[in-house]
Amino acid sequence: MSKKVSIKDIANQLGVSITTVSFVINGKAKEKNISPKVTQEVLNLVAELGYQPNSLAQSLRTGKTKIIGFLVDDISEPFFAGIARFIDEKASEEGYKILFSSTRGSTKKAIELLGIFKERHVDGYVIALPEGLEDEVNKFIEAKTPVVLFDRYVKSVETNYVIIDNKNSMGNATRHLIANGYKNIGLVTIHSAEQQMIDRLQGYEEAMISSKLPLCVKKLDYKVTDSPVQDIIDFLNTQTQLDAVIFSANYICMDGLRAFKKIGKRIWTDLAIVSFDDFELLEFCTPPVTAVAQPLKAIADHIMKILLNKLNTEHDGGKPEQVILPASIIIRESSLSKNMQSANN
Amino acid sequence: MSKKVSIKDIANQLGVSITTVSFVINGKAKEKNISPKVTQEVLNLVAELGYQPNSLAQSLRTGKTKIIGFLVDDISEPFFAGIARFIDEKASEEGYKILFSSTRGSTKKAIELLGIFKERHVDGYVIALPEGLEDEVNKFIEAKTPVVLFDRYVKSVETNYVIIDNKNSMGNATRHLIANGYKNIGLVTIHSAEQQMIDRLQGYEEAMISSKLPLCVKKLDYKVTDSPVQDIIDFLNTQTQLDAVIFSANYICMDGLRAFKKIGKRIWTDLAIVSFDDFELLEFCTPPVTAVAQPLKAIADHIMKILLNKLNTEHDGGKPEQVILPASIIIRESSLSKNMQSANN
DNA sequence: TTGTAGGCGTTATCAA
DNA sequence: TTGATAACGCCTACAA
Repeated sequence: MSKKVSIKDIANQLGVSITTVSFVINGKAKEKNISPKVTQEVLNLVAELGYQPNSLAQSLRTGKTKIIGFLVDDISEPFFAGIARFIDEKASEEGYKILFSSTRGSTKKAIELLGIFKERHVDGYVIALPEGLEDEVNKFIEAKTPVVLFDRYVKSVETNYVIIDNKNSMGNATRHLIANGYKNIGLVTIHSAEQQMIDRLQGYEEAMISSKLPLCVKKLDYKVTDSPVQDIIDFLNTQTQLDAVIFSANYICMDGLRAFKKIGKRIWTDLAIVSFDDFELLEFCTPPVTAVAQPLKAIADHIMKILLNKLNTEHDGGKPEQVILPASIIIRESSLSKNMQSANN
Repeated sequence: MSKKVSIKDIANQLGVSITTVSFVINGKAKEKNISPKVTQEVLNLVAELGYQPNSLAQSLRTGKTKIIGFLVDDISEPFFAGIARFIDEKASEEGYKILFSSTRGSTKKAIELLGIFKERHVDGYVIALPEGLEDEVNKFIEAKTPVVLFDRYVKSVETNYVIIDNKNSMGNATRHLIANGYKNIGLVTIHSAEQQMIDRLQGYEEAMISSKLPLCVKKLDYKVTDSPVQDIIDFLNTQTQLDAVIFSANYICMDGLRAFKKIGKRIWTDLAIVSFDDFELLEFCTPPVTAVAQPLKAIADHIMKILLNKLNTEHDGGKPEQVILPASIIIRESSLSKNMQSANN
């Protein structure tokens, strides 16, 4: 029987009207010219009774739920989990809460979830766009629903997004290896139409070409193969001229490391490595692995800044805000200068 | 202009009353003796118009939101993120969604969040209980609000929980080392009143004592020290007699591995290791590290089974359900038999 | 077999 | 400076 205090109770006990109480509670006392005395009385009783407005009723009335829908492939992936954490932090500061769900790579499920979120009247969306969801997202845009995409984006969708500069970051990673004396640098990536993967590939290619170095790309197909590790092994065994290899995403790098382990290849000693995406275990490899690190907090902060902005502007919110953040490269020992090797031996 | 179809529209267009429509929609057509003809008409129009009941109004009316509050220290920790994923999967199947937030180790924040969840009328809670929240949780229990605790629990709180058998699991880990010929086994843990840490410690102690082996425990204090790595190094440098060490939680193990790296200690070759909690990087260490693995999916499944059960039973739901799951030990090379070492050299 | 109407707790318009 | 009162969209006794 604790939380039954309603605005009506307050009004009755004070002998004033519901309206008055409502105004006071919503900080419109001044604006609506409520007498300071009544205002104070209301405030006191509210505090005393521990009254809290029923958010359900509020939502029904206003159409706002103060809930943000967070949609990703899999909340348990460290990258998404990290973003989730920071998003939640920022959102909480502004009184928003996060409702999440994982699409588990299924477009159908993603569409379904979008529908569920909509049905629950979330105020805005934060989405790592799966392939094939462009149309759905476009509907939101037309409906002026605040949406911020991250991680992935599609050129054809004119909306807000926060991504990293994939092309340049990959270029930097490649140039870092080149600067350290590597000349036969391979790239292991996936066969994908995702824009960010295309950009990464391009970053590698341009960096190599402008240094007049030979390209050597392996495109895995995670949908077809069920042995990516073996595919990588085959690639490494074929391309024996390689002196360095870049893995273009964290899961690819993990399989790459598994491949290394399986064929007894030693990191750096046999083949230099750079990972696109930093993750915990890279620090613990022997030797530790150099990585392009996405700035989780910065990404999350920008997402929320844009979203809150859209959420707070009554009208359509103007043109899309698109943020491209730089990624840093964390240099560890797996990409040390080639010279050090001979020195070492 | 898309989602404005309300129950009233349906009723009007069909020339029937709202009640009739409501009954049909809620599957009470039979029960309420609505004519098959009308029922069918309603169903058809609902489908045609794509009518979806406004969940806000439903919630206001029924007091149920079909939302579960998920409260943990930090959603980005792999263990919690993993649980989150599985919880979400199960919840979604039953039409529930998950609202999450991180307490970031602050009791104050945790209490605050519990209040926010309550205010938003979540139907039930899944909580990794931070220290000092016993009273709050007891309030829920008194209020008959469905709550399921996991990971941590407090003996004094009589409620539902799902944990692993910490004592036995740690005992197994210890006995595994003993069986492999180790005699001087150290335990690095934290100074904590958390029941699960106490249980783990006890598991170690009992296993050692019953084999008549000497205890050697280091209790770190993560709240006081800001150099746990150094503390571990000091411990290892002092206790030179050790031939194996167990780290009693994932973050401790990580710092342990950092310590190893820093003082150039080699895993297994110099000192056998077992980690309580399995996590990605252990597989990639050189050599890979043996670990006690918590069954994420099983934990999540049990949590949801209990919660859904409580959620669906109108009355108070009967006595607390407490599940203690076994954890498995994943044997990798870091704890290989001692004999192999001499053989190896 | 179907309809009327009250109420869930707010917000906001319009009178007073 | 304040108070009735009509929505918001749904559920559900109780009538008819």
